[in-house]
Amino acid sequence: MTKTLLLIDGNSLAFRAFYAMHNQLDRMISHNGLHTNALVAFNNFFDKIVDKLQPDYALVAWDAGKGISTFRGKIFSDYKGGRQTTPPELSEQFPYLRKMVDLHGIHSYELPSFEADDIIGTYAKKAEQAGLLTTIITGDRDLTQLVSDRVLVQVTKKGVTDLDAYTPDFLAKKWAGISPAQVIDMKALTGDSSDNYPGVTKVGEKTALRLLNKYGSLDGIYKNVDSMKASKLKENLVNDRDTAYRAQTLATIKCDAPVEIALEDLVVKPIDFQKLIEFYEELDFKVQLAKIHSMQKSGMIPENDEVDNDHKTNYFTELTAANLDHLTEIKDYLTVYFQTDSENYHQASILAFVIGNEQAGYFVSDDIQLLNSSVVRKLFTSSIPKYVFNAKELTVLLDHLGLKINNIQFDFLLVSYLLNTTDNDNKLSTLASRFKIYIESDDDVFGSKSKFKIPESEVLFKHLSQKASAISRLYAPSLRELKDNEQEDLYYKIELPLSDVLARMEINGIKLDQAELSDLGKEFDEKISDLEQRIYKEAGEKFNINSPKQLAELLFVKMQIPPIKRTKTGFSTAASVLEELADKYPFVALILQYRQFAKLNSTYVKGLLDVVDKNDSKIHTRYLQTLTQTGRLSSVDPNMQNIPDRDEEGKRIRKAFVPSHPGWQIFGSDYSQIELRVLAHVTDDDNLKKAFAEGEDIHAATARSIFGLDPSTKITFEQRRRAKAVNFGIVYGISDFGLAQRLGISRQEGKEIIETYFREFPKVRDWIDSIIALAHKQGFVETIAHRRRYLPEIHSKNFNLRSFAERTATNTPIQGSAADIIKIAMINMDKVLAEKNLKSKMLLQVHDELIFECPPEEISILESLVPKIMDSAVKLRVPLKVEAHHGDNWYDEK
DNA sequence: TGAATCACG
DNA sequence: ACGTACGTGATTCAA
Repeated sequence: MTKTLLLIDGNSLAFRAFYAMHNQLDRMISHNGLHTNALVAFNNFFDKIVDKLQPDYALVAWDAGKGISTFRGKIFSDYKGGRQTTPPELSEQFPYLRKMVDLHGIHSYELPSFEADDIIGTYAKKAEQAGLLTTIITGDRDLTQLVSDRVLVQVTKKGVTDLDAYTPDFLAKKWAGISPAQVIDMKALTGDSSDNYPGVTKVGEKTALRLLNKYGSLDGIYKNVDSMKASKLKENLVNDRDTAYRAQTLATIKCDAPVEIALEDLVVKPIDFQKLIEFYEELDFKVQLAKIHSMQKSGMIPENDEVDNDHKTNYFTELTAANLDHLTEIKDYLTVYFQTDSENYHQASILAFVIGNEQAGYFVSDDIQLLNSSVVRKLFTSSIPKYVFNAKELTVLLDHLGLKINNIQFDFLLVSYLLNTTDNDNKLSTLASRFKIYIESDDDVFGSKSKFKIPESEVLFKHLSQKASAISRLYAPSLRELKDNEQEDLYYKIELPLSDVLARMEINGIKLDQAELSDLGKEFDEKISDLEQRIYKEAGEKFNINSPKQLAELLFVKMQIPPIKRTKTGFSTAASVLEELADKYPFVALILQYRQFAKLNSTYVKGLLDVVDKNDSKIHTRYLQTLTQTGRLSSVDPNMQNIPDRDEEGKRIRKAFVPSHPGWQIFGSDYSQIELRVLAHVTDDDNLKKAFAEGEDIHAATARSIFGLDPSTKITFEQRRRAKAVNFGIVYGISDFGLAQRLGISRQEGKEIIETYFREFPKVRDWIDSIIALAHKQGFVETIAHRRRYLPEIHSKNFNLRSFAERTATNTPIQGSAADIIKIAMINMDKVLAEKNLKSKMLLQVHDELIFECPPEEISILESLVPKIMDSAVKLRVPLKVEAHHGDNWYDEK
């Protein structure tokens, strides 16, 4: 086999890597404050290349210093002049880039007064003479002058991973028949703007190619220049002769630089994984660490002695009917994990399970029947603390088997969410890596979603025992951190009990009247096809009304309607735009109607009928308890938190949500203005507190304050509307522009309104200022229940990112505290329903409201009980107000 | 897979 | 001077 050499232009690649991930600059900072964007991109690319080529020899060449100190700088003092200085965020990464290369067993090399190109050229020549095959990786096309049968030059196109492979043939194809040697003369004629040296005046790529094709080389051109017929070009060639030859020298890569390392010493050394792991840990390279760990586990690379010493032999036993007794040896705590075949645990199958602990070991099986044994049932219901990952999922799965589990004390999913919501993908492998515990990812074991495959049981069981062991070992360090953050109450008193409440709400589900919904769907279908016909007729052609692109083409190109707003990709056809056009172009109103019914039909009629449980005719949503950045819940499969309510047509969907027992009622209860009450509480503003204390309509009260109206004046609709927009703006992190936009007023007017607001509610401004200052200082903000949100971008130099972080710094304590409050209310509500032996069931939570189903005789009980529980969930500096309604279905509950 | 749109608080 | 209000999920189209 011919030996191979890999040569990499380090500087060029580092720049590419840096700018390829420039948008991530402020997010990718290690715990030491080092930017890591270029390091990550470089490292991934580097791994990929080395992995693919498996070179025998390799070298990464770096530029020694500034242009002036190289021999090219001596020839032309302005060489590389006018270049932007390297951003400090990249400079600081260079020493680490070199270390990274070094730890990969590959030489880094630089030579005073020479550039990386020259080092590469020199070694490429040496390798060619020695009969090696060389691959050069660079972002600089100059290096294509080195291309030959034995030297391949790969030039990055976009970013770092997309490469053009230059062979002599490819070069000729790319540049109209040019040869590698002619690349230099091209540069001589055209100059190089990025290196800041000129060629011949007015000669660009096209002219240069033509000249070279005719005369072969720069020398050839000048040999024949006298016989050319008189032209501006000839004049320029003659005048710029010296410049051209100087450019030729500058463009020529030195192939005889005095390099000191012998070719054979560039041999690639084996990677020292111990050191590489330490390096990655220093840089917080979670993904790379996980990769190394999984390679070690699968035996692809040697296992590391010093890391994870205790758990190298992650043993497990297959649980059978014969060895069930072994389970009685489990003391202290019990880790439980169920592996399903899909995300939606309401309909998933259990593939296998694992139970055990670090002392007694782990027992794994795919025989689900074993769970029904008295040994297991006893263990699950015993008072032994249980450690799990996703208590809610486990509770639902067990419920399907008719089983229960008691005393879940540790849910690592919940704990990691409380510790840090950012970059939480809800996966055990990633969350564990934050604590330097590395296990294989589900994607690695089962394949990604579309290609889900169950591995052989040995592999599956081993994976499960790894997961269980990780959960056990995560208990101490993660709870330690919870305590340091003063988040124990948030965990033990709110999130953990809530997960059980949510599990039972999901299991109970809400009944869907499928016939009612189908009938509504038929009605919508007719409206849609009618509108469709009328739209085609008016448009004079058929087109896909659902395609914003085709619609924009029709409206703004064919019909020549002046566009109002742009999107990234073209003209916007959003409802706000169409509404503005509808008066002048009645046809546009048809499109708005079409959109409305199409949305209702696809998302709410078809969508809901698709996911209804055919066995009990119920909708079992899943609440995601560990997803939002603020502490709210979210709801999926289906989303029960965005069922239409604002327009009459959409609202009718709610008629299909009915009680699950005949004669029962749907009962709903919602907080009134909870976020503004939280605002009054956290700011302690007297004016705001007074308005709530006196039970005023808060938007009207705000209108009085900001428009200077005395208490006897009647507030107009418009005044109240504006005040309402201001109140929303305050909660969201207001800007004069944003307010002006929304109210259709000038920016100046917007600004004045905001200033008046802050004069009237001075402590609101004080609080906003102080919470932003606090966020800058500590890097996170908190809710009343000590829920945290980290805001790394608050330190960004990018105005947009920083401003966004500042707005979230004000919004999150408000939205998040409101979420805390309703969560507490839900736990209390659940408890009191049980204590009073009521049949009523809590079904849904929609951020500030709770929906129940109840027998008629409990209506009056709920009417006093639910508002009482909700408004007493926490004690704020203002009262909480709750309103309650009931009806035969969710539509009539209002 | 991302963008656009629109449903909710 | 910067761009321009917070938090979500589902569907559809078009690469």
